[in-house]
Amino acid sequence: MTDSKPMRADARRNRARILAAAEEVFAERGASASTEEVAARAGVAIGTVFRHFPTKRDLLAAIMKDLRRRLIEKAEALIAGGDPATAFFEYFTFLVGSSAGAGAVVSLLADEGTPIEPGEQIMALDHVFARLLDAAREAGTVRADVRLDEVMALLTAVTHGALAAGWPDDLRHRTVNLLLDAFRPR
Amino acid sequence: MTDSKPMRADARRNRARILAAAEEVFAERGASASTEEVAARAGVAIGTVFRHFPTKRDLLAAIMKDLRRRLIEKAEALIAGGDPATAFFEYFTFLVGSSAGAGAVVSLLADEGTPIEPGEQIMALDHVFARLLDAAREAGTVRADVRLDEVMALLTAVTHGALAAGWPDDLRHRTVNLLLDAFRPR
Amino acid sequence: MTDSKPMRADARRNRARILAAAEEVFAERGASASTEEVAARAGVAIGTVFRHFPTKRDLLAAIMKDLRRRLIEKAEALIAGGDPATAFFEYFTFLVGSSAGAGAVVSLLADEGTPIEPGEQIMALDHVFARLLDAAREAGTVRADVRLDEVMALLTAVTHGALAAGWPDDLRHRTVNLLLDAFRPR
Amino acid sequence: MTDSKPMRADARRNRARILAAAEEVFAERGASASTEEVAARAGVAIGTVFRHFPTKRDLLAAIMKDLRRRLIEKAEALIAGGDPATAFFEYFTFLVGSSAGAGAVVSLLADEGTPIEPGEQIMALDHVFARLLDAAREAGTVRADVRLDEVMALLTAVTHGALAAGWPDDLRHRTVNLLLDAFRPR
DNA sequence: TATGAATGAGCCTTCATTCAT
DNA sequence: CATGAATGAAGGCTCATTCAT
Repeated sequence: MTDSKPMRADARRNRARILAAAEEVFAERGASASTEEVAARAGVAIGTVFRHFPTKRDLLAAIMKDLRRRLIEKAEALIAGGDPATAFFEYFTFLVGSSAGAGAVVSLLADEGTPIEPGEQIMALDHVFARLLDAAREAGTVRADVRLDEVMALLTAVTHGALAAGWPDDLRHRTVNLLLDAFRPR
Repeated sequence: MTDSKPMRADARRNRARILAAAEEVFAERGASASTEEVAARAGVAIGTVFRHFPTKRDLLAAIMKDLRRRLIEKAEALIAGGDPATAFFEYFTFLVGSSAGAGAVVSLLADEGTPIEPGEQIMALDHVFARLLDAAREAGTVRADVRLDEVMALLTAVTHGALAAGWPDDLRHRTVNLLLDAFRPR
Repeated sequence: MTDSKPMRADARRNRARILAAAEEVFAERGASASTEEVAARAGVAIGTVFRHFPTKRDLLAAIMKDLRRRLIEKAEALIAGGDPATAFFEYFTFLVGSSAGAGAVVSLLADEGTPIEPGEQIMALDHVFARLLDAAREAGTVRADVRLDEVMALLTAVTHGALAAGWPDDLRHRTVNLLLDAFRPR
Repeated sequence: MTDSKPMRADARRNRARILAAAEEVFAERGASASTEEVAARAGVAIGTVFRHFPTKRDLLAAIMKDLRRRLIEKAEALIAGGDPATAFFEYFTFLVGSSAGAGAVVSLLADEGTPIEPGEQIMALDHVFARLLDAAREAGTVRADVRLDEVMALLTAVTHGALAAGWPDDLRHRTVNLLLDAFRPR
């Protein structure tokens, strides 16, 4: 979009490394982990991190963006190839279990006041989710009166909760299953 | 128990002020807000805060303790005077709506590694919650297979989520109602 | 001297207690120990310490003065009743061994820049020491060319060294004996 | 040994500056002088000091190490090229006069409880001193019964005393000469 | 007078960000 | 572009000193 120059090969490799390292570090230590540690884990110097992401906030935002992208891809795969009646539930479950990395990052939404994302990406995730939800509704496996924002709200809450509180797998499974029941018609 | 001396009037007033200021500040800015700001909001010098709470962690712990106490009192009132069939639902709803201050603080449980509370207080909250849950189960308004830890997990998640994401009242209501349905027998 | 009022009995008792506590505390923890701890050890409130000694420095000075007084008394006893030929050596040895409390305090002379004493007291100690030294010189047990300032310098150095470095008794004995030999005529 | 990278030129320059400034500052103000002042004197920002010496204690330790190194070098030069009969006396005199910077720092060994040095360095200094002492003993200029620990004890005491009390040159000379006589056979 | 709470300057340390190499 | 040293604003905490009780 705004890519004036194509970016050198090693630069792109560094960018990817940093992103990966950052996701790990922030997931382990929370959003207050130091940028220095990210650099170390990525095997680059601190200056390099700031060249790619002028601000710590930018780095965090990039992680979120990256994560969203992967989640959207997964959703699209489910939309394309899954069973509409169950895809929604599968996806919800998958998200809570998988977002290890993201959850920690999300937490900074609470720590800092200002939102961190371009919005457009959120819309995209909302969009695929809406499609899964609609499909399930049509298939009759989700109540007609369940709205998207409620689903997203619960998703966010449980995702973060699972990570922040470190729910063991067993608890997470039971909790999510219980919650999903709320969506089912009675 | 350990109150050797009753504590001077002005000291008690300051302690209360600090606690109130801290609850506000941490709710607004998250647990990483500075102690200095708490002092400013309370209208005292920084030293005074540290005289009452030798450590930032102590201050956070005190807030939690204070909050728990209030929550437990509310629960006991409901146990004593409410309708067993609905008290559980009322309480859950109340908690999510009321814990403005606490949620933010709870988040530090994730930020820092070390637990922040005496434990006994947590037990106390769990305990009253268990009683409300049991009563509801007996009254047949809650499914027999719902376990306490699942309830607490969801409560924590939704409470924090509501605060961190700043759900508007309307969304919060719908979300909580939806969630509570998950507890009901079908 | 400047005592306008005779000072109430309990006040004098407090003053003494504080002095004693301070000597202990500073000897154990060094001059950087907190005034609060002195108060605690003395069993009084911090305000009381500052009422008697408006400044930490004043407190330190008072300890020194007190110590000097005791040392001078000891010297006078030796001058009055001891053997002139050996009194000097006895006294020197006694000082190094006894000044446990003072040494730590002396160290603050190095820590802070400004001298701590009225001077007149130092003179007094110098004075009795001069008398012991003269007596020994006349008795022929000390070299004629040994001057008072050298003796005082070595005394201070060794006293402080013994304390600061925590010389065991054995080492201190040998060291002092060796040093005293330097004063003897050959 | 652990020098993986040679260290940038400006970094080395700063490190040296900081070390020099610290030696001055601590010598003047004692070990309790602020790191901020060291930074100011060195003409760098406070962060730079902490980058080179992560802890104030580390800075102090570095000064000591540096000083010891210089002292040991001097001793080795004397062992190699000096007159065994007098080298010991020369060195002792030199140490007392030169250690302006160190003495103050040494005092922190007393102030804080924990030792500050690798130990091996102390051994090294002891070692060269032992050789000088042995040589003098063999040359007959030092009494046979003088032990190394006594010598070191007196050295430390006098060195620190000279600095802390600010002995004028004249007094220092006379005192040291008097003391050295104690080592000579009679 | 004694008490002990309040004050606030100052200390050590961390870390996002900048900039010379 | 990458490197990593330098910067300097906070932040948590301590402690001598003041002052209301």
